[in-house]
Amino acid sequence: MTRHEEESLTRLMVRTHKLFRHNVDLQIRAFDVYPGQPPLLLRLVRMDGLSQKELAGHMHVQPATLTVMINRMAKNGLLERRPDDRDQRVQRVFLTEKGRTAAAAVQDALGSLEEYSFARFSDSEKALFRELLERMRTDLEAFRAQQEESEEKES
Amino acid sequence: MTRHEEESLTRLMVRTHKLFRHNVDLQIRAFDVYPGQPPLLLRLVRMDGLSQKELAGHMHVQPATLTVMINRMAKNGLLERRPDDRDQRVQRVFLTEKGRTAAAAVQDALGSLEEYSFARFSDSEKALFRELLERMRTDLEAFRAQQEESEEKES
DNA sequence: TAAATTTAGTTAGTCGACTAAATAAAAGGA
DNA sequence: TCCTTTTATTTAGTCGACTAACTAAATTTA
Repeated sequence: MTRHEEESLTRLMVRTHKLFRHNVDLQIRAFDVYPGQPPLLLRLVRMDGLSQKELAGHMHVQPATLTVMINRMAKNGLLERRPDDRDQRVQRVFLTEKGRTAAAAVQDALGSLEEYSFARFSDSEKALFRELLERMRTDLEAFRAQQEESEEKES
Repeated sequence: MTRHEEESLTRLMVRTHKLFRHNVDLQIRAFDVYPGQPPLLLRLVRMDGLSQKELAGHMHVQPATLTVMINRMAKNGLLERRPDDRDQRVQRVFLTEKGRTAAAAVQDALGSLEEYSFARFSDSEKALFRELLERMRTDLEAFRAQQEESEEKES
């Protein structure tokens, strides 16, 4: 009989993240918004009219991902593309009225979900949790950089 | 001038998770293994011959997701399906030799990545991090349950 | 100015995850 | 026994993310 083995920290993180995402979905689907879209929506609330490239940079996502996402959201009437008139290559993205309404609702819903998620965290625990995540992120970024560097050397 | 607003805890978590997944991918792609597959592979190392339903349960994934994933992994020669001979509905999944080799390599790679990720965590910080994640997970599960319950009431 | 290069965005194809609907086998009930 | 229900898996369709290859517009450079 093996003792019940402890879940690895990373697996626990993956599971928690997945659950979080599932709950996000439950909160927002009523507004024609899908789980990958809140970051874009909230970015546009803060500042409209960015190019797709700029948006991709802010969201840490590939431009190709945005092309598809924006197509869907435009079809759902949440936003619209307008060509830049100085540079014909760039498309600028604007919220519609429906998008603005949806964004507000989504922001609310995500706010309460976040509150709920960390309800049993004290302030100092929240700060510590943030600090630990940031430490991890820094190291993961270093790892990625190092990895991608050694890949380049091979080519 | 707005002060540079702090990233929300949940966004930070999402970003960190995404980076982690990207690094997993870098580690395992050399073995014909894709980022969603390690959980299945590692489960099968521990115990072969489970049905797809059992595997889905262990991995917290829908059976339909596994059908597709297993198709791909079978095509890549990592595992194979064998029908149960008492119940013709069930398919049991077994690692091939290649799968066993890949699983060992993946386990190693993920182990070092996890080590790297938490290199600057003390033991007590790791324990605390786990505890916080578990607290969050518990509450997110409660949230989901509550949400899905009130949805049922509506129908 | 004409040609070469860079840049923004799109398209096509892949993988992971989900839901909903279909199939096929097993189990239960009348 | 026959019919109904449950169960395991598959199929089809959607969304999110990625890479690679392509188009079109702008910029550099010769």
